[in-house]
Parts: sequence; C-alpha cells; structure tokens
Amino acid sequence: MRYPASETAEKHERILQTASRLFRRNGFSGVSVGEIMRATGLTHGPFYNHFASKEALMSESMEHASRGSIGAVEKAGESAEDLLAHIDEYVSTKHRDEPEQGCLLASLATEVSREPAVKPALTQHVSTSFSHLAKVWRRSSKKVARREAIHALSSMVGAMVLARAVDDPELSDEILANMREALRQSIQGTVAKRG
Amino acid sequence: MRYPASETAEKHERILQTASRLFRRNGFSGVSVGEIMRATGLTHGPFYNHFASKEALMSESMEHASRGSIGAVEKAGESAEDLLAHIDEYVSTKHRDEPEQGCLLASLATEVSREPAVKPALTQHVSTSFSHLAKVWRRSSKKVARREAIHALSSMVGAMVLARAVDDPELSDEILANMREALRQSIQGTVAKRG
DNA sequence: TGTACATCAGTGAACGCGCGTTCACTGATGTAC
DNA sequence: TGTACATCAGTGAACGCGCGTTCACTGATGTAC
Repeated sequence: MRYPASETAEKHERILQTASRLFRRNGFSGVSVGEIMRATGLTHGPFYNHFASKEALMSESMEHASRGSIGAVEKAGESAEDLLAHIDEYVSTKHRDEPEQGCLLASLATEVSREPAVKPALTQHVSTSFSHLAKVWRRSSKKVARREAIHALSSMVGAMVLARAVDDPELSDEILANMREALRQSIQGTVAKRG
Repeated sequence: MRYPASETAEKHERILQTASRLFRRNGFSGVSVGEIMRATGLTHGPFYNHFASKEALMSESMEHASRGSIGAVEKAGESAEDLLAHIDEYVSTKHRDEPEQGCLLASLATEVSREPAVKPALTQHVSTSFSHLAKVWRRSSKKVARREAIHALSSMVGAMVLARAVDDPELSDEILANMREALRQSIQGTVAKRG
C-alpha cells in the first residue's frame, strides 16, 4: 500500500541510524540486511526501495556516522584541554564497551580496508579528523602539527582496537589507562614547544 | 584411503600456514573452509579430521602466526636501535600492502573482539609483545617502560589500520611516514631519560 | 466537494548461492601371525 | 619373508541454513476532472 510521502525520508534516516549502530557493534559482515530492517521495525523487502545494495548502505551509514561524530573531533581540536578531554572520553572503558555509538574507525576500519566501496567515506572522515586535531598544535609548524595529530589519532584507534580484542580485563584496562597517560605526556610536551 | 602417518602432521601444519595467511589477507569471515583446503591442495572433507571447527582453526592459526612473528618483536625489544629498525619495517608501505604475512593485530584484532574463541590466543600475543618491547626502556621505571611499550605498539597498530583503510595513496603514505617520525622522536626522547 | 483511478512504498514468499558441516565410502598403509 | 586384515586420512556428494536480492501483489494516498 502507499504511505504518506513524508514518512519515506524519515524511514530512510532510521534505517541509516540503525545500520550505523549495528555495523559498529557487529561489523559489516556480522549484520544482515534482514536484521537491520527488523531492528528498524520494517520488513526486509522495502530495503531495496531505499538502497541499491548492502554495499551502498554500508557506505551511506559510514557517512551518517561520520556526520554524527565529526563535531566532537572538531571540538577536540580547539585547544590542548579540549583534546585531552576528548581523549579521556575516547580512551575509556565506556567507549570500549559500547562500540555501537563509538568511533567508526575503531570498529570498522579493518573491514573497510577489504571493502573498496566504503573507503571514500572513511577516507573523508580520517582526513577531516586530522585537519581538526592538528589545530591544537597551532603554535607549531604545519608539519609538526600534522605529525602530532596523526600520532594522536592513530594511538587512540590502536589502543581501542587492542583493548577490545583482549580477553583479560586487567590488561585491557591497563592499555587504556597507560594510553591516556602517554597521550597526556606527549601532548603536554609537544603543544608547549614551538616546532 | 590411508596415507603415511608422517604426512598427517605435515598437512596439519600446511593448513595452519595457509589459513593464517588467508585470514590475515581477507579476515576470518572473508575466507571459507573450502578455500583454505583448496589453497592447501586438499579437498574440503578432511578438514574435520584436523580441526574441530572453523573457530578452532581460527584460534590455532592465530597461535601459529604468533609463534612465527614473536621472534621479531623479541628482537625489537633488545635496544632502541632494534626497536626503531622494527618500526621502520612495521610502519612501511610494504607491510601495508602485504597483510598476509604481516602483523596479526593490524589484520585481525577488530574481528577477534567479536570472536570470543580467538581472544585467548591474541591476548597472549599482545601480552608477550608488551613485555618484550618494554625492555627497550630498561633504564626507566617499570611503569614508564610499560606505558611507552603500550603507546608504541598501539600507535603502530593504529597507523597500519588507518593506512590500509584509506583510499588516497598520498594520505596513506603520509600516515606511515609521520608515524615513523613521531615514534622516532618519542622513543629517542623517552629512552634517554630515566623515568 | 465528490468520484475514479493511477501511483508506489510496503509485503512476504521465493530465488540462487555459498557457507560450515556430515557421512558412507575408498583403498594404501601398517600390523598380526 | 609372505599373507590376511584392520585402520583411518582422504573423497566428494549431500545436508540444512542464512544470506542478498527479486518480484508479483496490495491498498491507502494523492491527483485529475
């Protein structure tokens, strides 16, 4: 049957929202189209009224998640204090235990490296993140600022990936606590100096 | 038909070898049992003479890959020079482009975080790696040594994950080059001091 | 304003496919005598 | 040393299952007159 036109866009949005959460929790290959539609409260058939394929949804949901989180990264780039606050949130047990609303790089980057269709969306997100974060080192040279931004973001992603993959809760907590401390030291050291 | 007993152990080893390469290249869910057996030169039936399940193979192949690579990590822990040499190999375009013989953390850690059966093997690998790498900071306190080891390994893994996920070759190269430089700076700074 | 009809998002059964896994069977090897 | 037979890794057809995707159909909505 036909439905009010106004609902279509809203449903599209809800599918994206659900997909981006489920993908971050279980990975692209760990979630079926049917599951996403069921979780959205629809049957699986009309999926193809909204998206050309699962691959297309993967890419769009990545853009959706990026739009939803890039604001926090921008804020983190405003000052060393903002960056340190962002790091404390990012490199936390809460973020480790709740991937579905967390960083898309930590949950999906490895799978994206095997899914060419999703790479452009992720590349955009990474590139923008570096630019935002580099602003923290505005008193240093562009070269140093960029290097430190890359170092910081890579460390955060790597620490989260390892903390989630490890079985031993103590080791996992230790990875996060040490990384927060290491980043704090590193940032306080580099932001102060001129490059 | 029955085959010489001597061949059985050798075939088991070959399956592990093939699996650990294919898993690192395409991920656990990106490789089927049939593909692994075919690549090993066997039919898929006898797989279950060697392994209880695909999950069991995933775990054993992780241990196999760990055994094959932990020596390089041990070597890296011998001195700051050895660590820097290891970093130059690890954070390289060659390693980025050849995941099948590369670091299992960079290729598989995210998937392992959703595969409880494989976590113990990976945890062991991570734990041992930290211990080996921490030796580089033998003149610092245990606490600082461990923190720097965690920082270094997480950065390396994170940089590799991002470099592989990104579409733009220039950005990817830039991530690697900057991370090598950032790690060099960081290690030269911290190894020199006492903690 | 009321009526007739075209639209098209949603429905849900069905498709082909590849997956992990099972199993009755084969036959060279290894062993008992 | 020679023969008879039990062993068991390898064979390959077959299994049930869930996947991504398709499609003939439905019927309330929006539109033409």
